[in-house]
Amino acid sequence: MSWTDERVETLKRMWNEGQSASQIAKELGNVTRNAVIGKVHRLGLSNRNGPEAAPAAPEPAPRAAAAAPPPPSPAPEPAAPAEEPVAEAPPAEDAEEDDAPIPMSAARRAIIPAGQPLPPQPSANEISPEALAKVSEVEKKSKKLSLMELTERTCKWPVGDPAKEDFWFCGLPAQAGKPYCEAHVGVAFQPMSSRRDRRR
DNA sequence: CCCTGATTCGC
DNA sequence: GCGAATCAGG
Repeated sequence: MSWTDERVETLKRMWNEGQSASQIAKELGNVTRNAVIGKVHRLGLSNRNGPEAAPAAPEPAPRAAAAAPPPPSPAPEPAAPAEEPVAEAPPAEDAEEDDAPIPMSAARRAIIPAGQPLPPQPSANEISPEALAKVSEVEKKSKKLSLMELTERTCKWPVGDPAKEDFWFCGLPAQAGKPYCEAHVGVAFQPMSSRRDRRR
C-alpha cells in the first residue's frame, strides 16, 4: 500500500487532531506507526501546531533530542496538544461580597479555547458526563483485582466498599506513568469541581 | 511492560 | 520516498 492522496489526507487530519502515530496507522491499515511517523516527518509536519514556530529555545543538545517541546504558538490556531488532564490550579479565590460583580467568570471562560473542533479534548473543568458514563461502563469490564494483584501497569481505581467483600480494583491496563486506566484517569485527576463558593 | 515520537539508513 | 530498526523518553 502506498501513500495515496487520500491516505495522506487522513494522516494529516488525524495528526493535527492529536492522534498518536499508532492510532493513525491502525486507522489507515497496512502500515505501521513507524511508517506513519516517517511520513509525518517527510511531510514536514512533525510538529502538530501551526506552520509557524520560532521558539529559538536554547538547545544545548544537538544530539539525543526526542521529546517534542510544545512552544507557545502565537498563531490563532486553537492548538490543543493537551494530552494529559493534569490537575491545574486556576486562580480560584474571588469570594467577594455579593456586591462585587467582578467579571471573573468571563475571564475564566476565556481560558477555554474558542469554539473549534475539539471534541476529544475534555475541558479541565468539571467531569464530563461522558467520562462518568465511561467509568461505570469500564467497571463492568474490570479485572476485579485484589490489592496484591495490582502491578505498576494495572489501574488502581478502587471499586466498591473496601469494608465489604465485593471490593476490587479496576485492574485494566493503565497508561504509562499513570496509576489508572484511560477511563479513570479522566475522573481521577479531577482538578476541582465548580465549587461555587457562595459565601452566605 | 506498556506506550509515545525521533532518527537513521538500506532499500 | 519509504519504513524497519533503533533510539530516547514517559
